[in-house]
Amino acid sequence: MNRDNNNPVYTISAAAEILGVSIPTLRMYEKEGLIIPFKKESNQRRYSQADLDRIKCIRETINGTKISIEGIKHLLSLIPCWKIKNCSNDERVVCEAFISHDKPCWTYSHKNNLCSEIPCISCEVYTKISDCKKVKETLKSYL
Amino acid sequence: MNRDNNNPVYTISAAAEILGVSIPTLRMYEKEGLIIPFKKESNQRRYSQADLDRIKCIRETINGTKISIEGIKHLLSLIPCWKIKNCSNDERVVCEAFISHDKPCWTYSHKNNLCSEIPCISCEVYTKISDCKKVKETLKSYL
DNA sequence: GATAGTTGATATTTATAAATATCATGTTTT
DNA sequence: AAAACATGATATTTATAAATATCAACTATC
Repeated sequence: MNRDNNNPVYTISAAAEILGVSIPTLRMYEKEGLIIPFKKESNQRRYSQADLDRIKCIRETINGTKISIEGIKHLLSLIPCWKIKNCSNDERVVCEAFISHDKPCWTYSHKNNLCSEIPCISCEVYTKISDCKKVKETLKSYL
Repeated sequence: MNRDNNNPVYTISAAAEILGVSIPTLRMYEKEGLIIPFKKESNQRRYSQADLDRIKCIRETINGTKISIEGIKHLLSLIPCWKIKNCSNDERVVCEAFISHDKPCWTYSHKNNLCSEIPCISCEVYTKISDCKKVKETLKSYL
């Protein structure tokens, strides 16, 4: 949305410093598919303010709400991406994100469907619903 | 559904024995709203085969899938009970189960709406969707 | 080209959820 | 009415998720 919010300006050490978290923790969240930081050509990560906000939310969910990372992944897998992106039925029935229920859609490699057009990092499904505690609101709007 | 499956015949010690679990664990699952065993007039619990199956599933989810109890509760809160029960809009907007997202609908006391007609223990919302990993299937059928 | 910071990977620590033990009191069964 | 089993509540143990430390190899910055 906001140009500045999505500007990938923070190195991993800067992000860790700001968030009060270790570097391996940030890498772990990424490995689990909870966050997609921007990557430079050299493969180095750069975090935006939106990324930091997202990570803050992840930490509150884990440490405050006591939903485990695996629980967060399952919750995020319920985001109805096929509705948001207006996915055809032919595409749905062969799409892992539609079929599975254990991790977010953006953790799958999207080949040969309308999701291959745009990288997940800038997809509204990823950017708009960052808080797993707000999935229900999204679902209601489509139910 | 099945008369025998829902027959509350097992005492808590029998259930614990069969499941290979301690008695306080069964009480904990109940306190968290994951299971509603039948209660006799004297307040003693009686478990049905359906209850045992449900608890087996809970244990697999916690110990196998690594979704925490809090995660399971959040997932079960996404069951679209208002759709299943055909709840009116007037009823929805004042219903905790519709508004909240942190625990299953059957953990709320349902006063003055169509859910007060029947106890949650025999409600299809509770009986039909016992596995939080199958919530997505249910959602799809209404989306 | 030297210093600082990055990468992924593995090993270790820590924090705590999940499970259990134990309690005094109440109910069921023979 | 005694024995067996239930109740809720609190205290404790255990299993492990989450976080961190550390590594050799690689990239950026001055």
